[in-house]
Amino acid sequence: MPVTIRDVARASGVHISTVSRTFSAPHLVNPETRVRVLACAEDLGYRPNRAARALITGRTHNIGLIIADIANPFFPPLIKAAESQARHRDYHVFVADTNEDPTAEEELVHALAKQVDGVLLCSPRMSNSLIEQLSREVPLVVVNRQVTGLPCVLMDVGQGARSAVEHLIGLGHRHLALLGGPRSSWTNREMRRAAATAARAGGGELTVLGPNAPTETGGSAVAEQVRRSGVTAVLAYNDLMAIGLIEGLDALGVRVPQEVSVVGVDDIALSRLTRPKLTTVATPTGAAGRTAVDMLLQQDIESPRGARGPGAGTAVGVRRTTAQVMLQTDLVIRDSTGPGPHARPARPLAAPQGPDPHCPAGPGVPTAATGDAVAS
Amino acid sequence: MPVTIRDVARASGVHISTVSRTFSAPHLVNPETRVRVLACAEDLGYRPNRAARALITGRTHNIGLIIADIANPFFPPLIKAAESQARHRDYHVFVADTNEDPTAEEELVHALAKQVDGVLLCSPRMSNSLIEQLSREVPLVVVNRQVTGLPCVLMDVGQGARSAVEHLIGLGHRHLALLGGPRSSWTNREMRRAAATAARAGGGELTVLGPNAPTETGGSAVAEQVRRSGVTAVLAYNDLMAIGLIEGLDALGVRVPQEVSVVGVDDIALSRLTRPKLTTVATPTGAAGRTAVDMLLQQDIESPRGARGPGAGTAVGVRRTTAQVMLQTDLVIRDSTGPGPHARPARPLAAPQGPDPHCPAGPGVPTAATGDAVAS
DNA sequence: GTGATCCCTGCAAAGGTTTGCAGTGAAGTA
DNA sequence: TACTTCACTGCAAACCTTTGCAGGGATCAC
Repeated sequence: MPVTIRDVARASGVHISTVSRTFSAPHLVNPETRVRVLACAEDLGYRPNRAARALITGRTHNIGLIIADIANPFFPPLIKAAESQARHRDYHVFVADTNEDPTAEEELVHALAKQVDGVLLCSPRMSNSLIEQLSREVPLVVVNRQVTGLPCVLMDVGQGARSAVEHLIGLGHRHLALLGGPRSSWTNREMRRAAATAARAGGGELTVLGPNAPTETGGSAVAEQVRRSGVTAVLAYNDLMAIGLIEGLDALGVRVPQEVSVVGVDDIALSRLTRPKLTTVATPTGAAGRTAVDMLLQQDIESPRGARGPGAGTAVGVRRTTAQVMLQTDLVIRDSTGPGPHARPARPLAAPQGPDPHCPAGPGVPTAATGDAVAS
Repeated sequence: MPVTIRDVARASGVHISTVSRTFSAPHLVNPETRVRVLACAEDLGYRPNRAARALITGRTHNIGLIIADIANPFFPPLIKAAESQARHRDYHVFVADTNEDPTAEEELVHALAKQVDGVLLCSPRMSNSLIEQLSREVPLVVVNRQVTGLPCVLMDVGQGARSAVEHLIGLGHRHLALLGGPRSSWTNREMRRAAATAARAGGGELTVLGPNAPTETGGSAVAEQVRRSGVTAVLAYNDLMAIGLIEGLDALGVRVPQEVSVVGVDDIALSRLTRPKLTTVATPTGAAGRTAVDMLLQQDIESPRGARGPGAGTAVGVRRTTAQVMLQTDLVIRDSTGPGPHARPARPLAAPQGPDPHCPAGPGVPTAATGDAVAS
């Protein structure tokens, strides 16, 4: 029933190869013939069969998107941007959700490998070595994780954590806590390192609480612990946890920001809607999605997969494009942070950045694209 | 470079057809042979090429998911459920975002048609007739829209709107407003009809405001209009709009729920986190995703697409499974609704359902699966 | 011993497309 | 006129897998 290239060929009185060329190499066919073929194709409602095309070209024009948890509001903007970018380049995207499960991640890469030209691994939870190994099976771009020798799109959460801690210390807080996220998260490690350094530099002290589930529940679960710890300011792994924590503290009668200041990370849409509105480190998720797709496609285009040209199969894995892109983050100060016990009473507090109206100056602009990988 | 069935055949000393059967019809091959083949396949890291398989079987084992707006928190749980359900049945899912654009919807159905065994249309914005037409090209299941002759998964927002209105009237509100959503939304029409009927039955009066964009901004934009209209209770098209409205009213100095009560629809995660916590009509999005995938696959399985068996190509479109499933909704009463001007002072207010702890009794249970379609 | 039955395996066509190669005819050149 | 060049088109192989059909043994019954 489905109309094939053959039907179009018959209808327009040419050979199938001419029809094929009409679509894939139009300059090789006589303009008159071309319009006739196109007319017939239109008439019959012909659409090229991508599976058949993939079989011979070795390129599916699909990419895979592996996501830790679609329900986490951090991801949808990334998915949306990636999908849109891919579509502009005539690619479709498979989306798969791993439920934060490393095993599922691995299986999905395998399952998708033959069906896509490349895979975007977003906030992966599996080990670096496994990622490297999988990258031999299918081109990979990693988001939110630094893997030696692989193209990565990173967000500068280190800088973000630093800004947040400086902001808190500037407000007069000395005893800070970091609410850790998943153990295997690269972001988590970066934040921890940067926050600790910044706290020390500012004469403060940083307690690390966690690891925790990166969810609202994960946040509210540690409220009691936060209260007992006596800290006056908390930097959470992400907004969801920050919001959960605020809820939890509220239930315990601890007021935010009067008694405890809370900073999140991500600037999800939600963070503008809670009360108090959340002070948070904005991450350029849309830009990350677009950049990752671009890097993947660029990598791909250089070497069609089922390459059968001269020299195919000789040099095996030399194609690696190992650029890494670091995207800027941006502290957005709202209402969940306030003066701490060491605040200097009179002067207006020095905030690293302007208040609420989210600073429009380019978040999401790549700051560095280093040529080669750095050990994580 | 990629290892094919041929490599496995060579390695294990059998014909390729035996290897093929080892995977697709294991009972037809000698157990000894089978283990040998499987061992070789494992060794070589063989994975069947789904494109090639699709070419001959006519089934891609992929499905498409077309979504109005991934960034709308209503959808991610649906996507997540659908993807998970599909994967359990060895299907992968393409996700595409249309940005609420009907034209994009149509294009995406076309683009995906050859690459999937069926498409889930979630909250489509295009016309019913176009949907029917597209369904001749590829099996379709429609979510949140009733289309004659097509399998549909609906959520009983009519019932939900009724409960909400009854709740508000029970609280003593008489002058109600409905914040409409997108014009082309089926849900919107259903809500409007049911809310109007319920308001009249309860001796109230319903003003319709809209259509509006189904977003937070869409909600906050009508705050002024709501205030001027003098209503004391509002039912919004969805939670996002309800939250936006509350923000907007707050900015105007109108307190919720003291001066105006607000009810949303969807029960997105966010609605539990705002202040005041949102009273809302919970829709079973996860169940909808799962059900839709099941219906699609069931429809599919009955008739492999490129069927070449006896009688193929004779009866053309008879396969239609036109079941429609209606899923229950559930009013969740939280803090954004309160007594209205006509409230009877003393007695505890009669609420249709228990308060906050979301009633666990089966939301998402299909209530009716009618055999044939009903005109929308 | 003959024939039938059964299990397993191999053969080859088919699915829709791309692409290197060769062929055709016309136009251009000497 | 004869030869080259050029633009266009057709031919057929190839991509990887599935599957109807038939062949080859072995087993079994008579």
